[in-house]
Amino acid sequence: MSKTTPKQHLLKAASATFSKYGFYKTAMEDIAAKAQKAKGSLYYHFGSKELLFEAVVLEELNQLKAALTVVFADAISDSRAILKNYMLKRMEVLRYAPNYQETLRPNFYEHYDFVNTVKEEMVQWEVQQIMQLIGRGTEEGQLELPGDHLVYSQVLVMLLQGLEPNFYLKGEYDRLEAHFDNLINIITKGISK
Amino acid sequence: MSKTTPKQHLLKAASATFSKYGFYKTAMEDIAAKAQKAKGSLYYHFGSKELLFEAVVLEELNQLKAALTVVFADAISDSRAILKNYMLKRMEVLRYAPNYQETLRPNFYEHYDFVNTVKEEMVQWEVQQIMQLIGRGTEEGQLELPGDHLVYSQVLVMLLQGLEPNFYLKGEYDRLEAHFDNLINIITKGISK
Amino acid sequence: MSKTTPKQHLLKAASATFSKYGFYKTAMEDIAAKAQKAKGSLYYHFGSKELLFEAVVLEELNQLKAALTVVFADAISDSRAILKNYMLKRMEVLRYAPNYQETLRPNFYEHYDFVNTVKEEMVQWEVQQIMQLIGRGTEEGQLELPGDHLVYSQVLVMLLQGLEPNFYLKGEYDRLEAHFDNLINIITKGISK
Amino acid sequence: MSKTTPKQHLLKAASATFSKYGFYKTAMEDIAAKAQKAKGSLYYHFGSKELLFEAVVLEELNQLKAALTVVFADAISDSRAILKNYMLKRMEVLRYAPNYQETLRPNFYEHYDFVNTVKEEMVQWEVQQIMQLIGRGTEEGQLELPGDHLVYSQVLVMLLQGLEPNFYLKGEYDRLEAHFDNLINIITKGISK
DNA sequence: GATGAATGAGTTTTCATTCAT
DNA sequence: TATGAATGAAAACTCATTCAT
Repeated sequence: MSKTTPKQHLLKAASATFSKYGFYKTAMEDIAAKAQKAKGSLYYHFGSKELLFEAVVLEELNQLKAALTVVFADAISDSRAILKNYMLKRMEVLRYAPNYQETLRPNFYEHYDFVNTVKEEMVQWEVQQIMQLIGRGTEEGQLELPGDHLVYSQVLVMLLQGLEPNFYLKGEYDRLEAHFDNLINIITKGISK
Repeated sequence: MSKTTPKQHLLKAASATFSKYGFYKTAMEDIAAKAQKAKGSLYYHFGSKELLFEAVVLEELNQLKAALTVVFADAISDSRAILKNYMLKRMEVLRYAPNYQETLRPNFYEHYDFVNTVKEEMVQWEVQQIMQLIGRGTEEGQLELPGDHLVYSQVLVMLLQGLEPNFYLKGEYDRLEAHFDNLINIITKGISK
Repeated sequence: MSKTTPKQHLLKAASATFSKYGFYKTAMEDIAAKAQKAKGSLYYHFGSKELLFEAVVLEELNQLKAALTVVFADAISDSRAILKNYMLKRMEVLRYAPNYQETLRPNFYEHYDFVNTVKEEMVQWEVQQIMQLIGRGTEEGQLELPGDHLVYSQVLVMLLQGLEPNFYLKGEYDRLEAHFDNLINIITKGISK
Repeated sequence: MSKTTPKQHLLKAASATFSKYGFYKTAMEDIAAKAQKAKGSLYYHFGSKELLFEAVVLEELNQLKAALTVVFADAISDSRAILKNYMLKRMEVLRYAPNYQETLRPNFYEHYDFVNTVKEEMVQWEVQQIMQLIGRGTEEGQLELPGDHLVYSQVLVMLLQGLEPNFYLKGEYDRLEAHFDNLINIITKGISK
């Protein structure tokens, strides 16, 4: 069952094309060609290029959130381990959610409320999760942070966000993945007791 | 003396406009208007939108390199302090070199050799400088790195690159700047002995 | 039935306009105006000015070939008469196929393979037909050629090609047409027995 | 002595460039580059693109006229031989006067009086020479023309004009030259007694 | 649901020409 | 004489969007 609906089919093509060329360089025409459909269909189902992009991003976002929720819900591992798992999982999931990244760029659609909404929601959600984690870790004496927990959490998310462009460049991911665990150790060591 | 040449005048207008709207959303028309010149002048001096953008990026790059060279040449401070200075200086300079950032995005100009050339040259230069620094610091017993120095240097540059988009968002820089020193401590602590 | 398709409608307008002003002096705007359509439609259907011109030329070419095929298939007339008919028909048809002519100019689109392909195909086809005709005429003792049949055929086609620019100048055709039959006699007399 | 003046230098560059790309595809910029001078110099010396082209054509024309004058002044050879010499010489000279050809194309600068003037002057001059020649030849009983001498002369010039584009295509000249004498025989045989 | 056709505003680019120096 | 700089009008081309069928 669950044959992919026409809408899903278009969404998939849109995601692939946007992630390859970025929002501006992608023409509706390109997406239609990829989906082997007419341009009109895109407008029938999504209304506009922006709304189509939103749909693509939202889709990725939900998958990311679902995956991270599992990590944070971990009741067994200690804070440091969870933090590590979070970083690894984030990298892994976002590898296949490149469009969300695009919304995080400066200058990207400064005026579109959608982006600001999405951005704030997701980033703040991640930051909240990490703050809670750090809070717990500090109480339990596993971690020690000299500065403001909120700012630290924010910058940690930024660090991870920032790593992605480089990580996902062709070839780079595979080469760096091997060292990633090691690097996380360095970063977490900085906040360990 | 040294009145700014017409070309420099245009370059300045281009830099400001590109950095405000990004490459794609900037029209040659916009730049010309900003410079109070005719569009044709831009083509007379730079040949095409791409080449103009290249010129803008190259300009920024040279300034960045010059500033960082001074930092790395520091013969007095110890490795950890230089590393810290490097990070701070990089953030500071790039705040006014936003166009170079644009070239570092995935998907940006995948096919333009210029970008790849520029990217590689600058990144590799930074990586080299850091490796030397770490090498010295390790010999002198100030630093201790568990993994490969090359990979570590590469990832450090990536981390810094990645921070920028978020740092330079309106308002964010000023808010985060205060905590930056503190954060660098965390990061460098991770590799200190 | 068989209402002209939109594409055919545009093609007609393009043909008329190109033939009036030539390739370079014709603006897409002009063609669109002639067709009472928007410029965009031309790009929708043909992709570029060049491709549109190609389509125009190909159209004319097919008509020319069809008309000449009938002449060469003539099983009744003798070689000399067919040769004469060919020359007359060619002039007559090409009077309404002026765009193909443009491709035959030296320097025209030196680099476009399309033109070279088209040129060679058509010219070689004509040359072949004439060679066969001459071959038959010689065997049957109607014609006598001192030199190489191939070269003669090639030059004959060139002669005819060369006549056209002058023939189709405003007014010239009508004035010279009356004498054309007479002139063909002179030319064919040169190879008659 | 007679160092080439700057003006001659520019004229040479213009001639070469026009003949390579044709009038429309040649930019003043191209000519200036070829001459290693600034665009402004062209305007200083010639005033406009059109006037520059005129100068180029006039130059060629004078050389052609001079060469043909010698041929027609031949008091020894008979009419047929002179006609043959004329054809051969015309081909030979025009091989290096390709720009004049451009003015003979339909659609070329329909509105420029210069072209019409030039065209008429030269063509009529040639036609006149040939008419006189044919007149003489007919009186002396060497030639026999069924039709109007004027029209015949005009068409003969056209034939020769028409041959050139093909003759001067790369390679074609050398291949066809060998047979040219033979072909002239065919053509002149058509009007011989 | 789907699409072929059409559109028009916007964008890059070209280039003959002008002119101060 | 010569030229670097500037210009602006015109041209090719792009593309999100609309709509009748």
